[in-house]
Amino acid sequence: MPPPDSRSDYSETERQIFDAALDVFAREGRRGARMQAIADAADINKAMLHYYFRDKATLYEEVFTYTACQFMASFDASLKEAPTFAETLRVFIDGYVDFVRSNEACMRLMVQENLAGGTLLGQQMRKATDSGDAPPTILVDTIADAVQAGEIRPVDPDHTVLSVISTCLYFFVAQPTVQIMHPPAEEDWEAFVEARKDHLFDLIYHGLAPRE
Amino acid sequence: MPPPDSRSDYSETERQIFDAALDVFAREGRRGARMQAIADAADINKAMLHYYFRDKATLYEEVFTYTACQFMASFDASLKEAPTFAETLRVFIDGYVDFVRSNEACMRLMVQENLAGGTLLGQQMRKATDSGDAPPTILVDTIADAVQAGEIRPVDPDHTVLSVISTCLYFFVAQPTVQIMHPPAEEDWEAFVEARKDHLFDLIYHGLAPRE
DNA sequence: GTCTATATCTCGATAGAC
DNA sequence: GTCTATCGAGATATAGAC
Repeated sequence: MPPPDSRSDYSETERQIFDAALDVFAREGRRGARMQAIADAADINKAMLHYYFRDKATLYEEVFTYTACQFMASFDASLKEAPTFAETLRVFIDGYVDFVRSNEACMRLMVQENLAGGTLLGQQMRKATDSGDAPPTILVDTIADAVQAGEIRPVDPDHTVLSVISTCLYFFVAQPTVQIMHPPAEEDWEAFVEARKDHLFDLIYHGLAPRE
Repeated sequence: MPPPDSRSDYSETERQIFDAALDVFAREGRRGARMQAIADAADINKAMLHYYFRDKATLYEEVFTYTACQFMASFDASLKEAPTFAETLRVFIDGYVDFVRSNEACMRLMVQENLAGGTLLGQQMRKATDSGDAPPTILVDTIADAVQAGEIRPVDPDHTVLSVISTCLYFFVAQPTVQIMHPPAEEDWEAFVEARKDHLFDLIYHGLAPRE
């Protein structure tokens, strides 16, 4: 069954507002965001925001719930079974980087929530877990199995997953800094992202592969 | 010579305000932060904020300049020459993780600025570079030299540095999420940080070490 | 230097015409 | 459903007593 995607039964206008809100909240934070800025981004009157979504808190909650679900689903979506661990890793890195690229606003919002203390995170995780969406222990299990099978060195699965996520995600967070320090990333960001996939697989694969 | 540390000639009161402002801006963002919240955190009257620092924009700029300088200096501070590349890497990871831990508010503020678009980043970088503080190309050079000397595999230095930074830094950004998904990190964060240093060195060292 | 009171403005939210 | 006008809370900033 499809996840309870809050956007699925949205009208065109609601979707415009939703996307604009996601974008503005992601940049300015839940408190920093202005309703006027959201209205402008949605190319709509400010009063309409309150017509479709009661108030700012409701709008934020709607947007954050969607974001949290996207993130919960992203792991399963990126992890496809493959004959070897190397292939599984390669596919996951490609898939996860693509997910973040296609959902930059979601990613930023998630980071914002973490920076602000993450009070909504726990309750959202619990709600999603209760309704069947398991937290992404699946990637951890994959690593643990590979260790067990001797396919990779005996590493800590939790830390390893965290390292993979960090490297796939953080350069999007710090995009402005990256582009200042590394001109090629400024000139052609897409190419930089593709190059980064190759680098990450190379680095992590060799970091995990057994040594005889 | 010491860097132009804006805090060096601060009075006790100014320092209280400065630290409180750094903290609040780091959590709520430049726009989301309230002057009242800063005053409360500094345990001081709201009017004092305007007496010592003209207005919110000035206060933010002061705080951000300091943060940017800290970050520029952190690389040189963490990178100590050691006999082997392995030792250099180990010392850098330990030093950089410790830097971030001791400057969590700075780190959060830096991330906030990036999320918001990073408009201040460029001009701040340029200002610091002009006044002699070179950008942290030093770590990149170290990696490039190690590749040249055959001490490590032929990796892209820029991407490698970005990967090291990501893994040392992101788990602090996502601390609330990490603590939800990984209970031990919740129970004893300090121990988790120490364990992470070991993991990161292990993973990255093996990721870079040559294979015969 | 410190604090209270207040002016000024921004922003979220609503009323009411169309 | 859409828009204009506006109210009222809350935030920045200042005036002025002490």
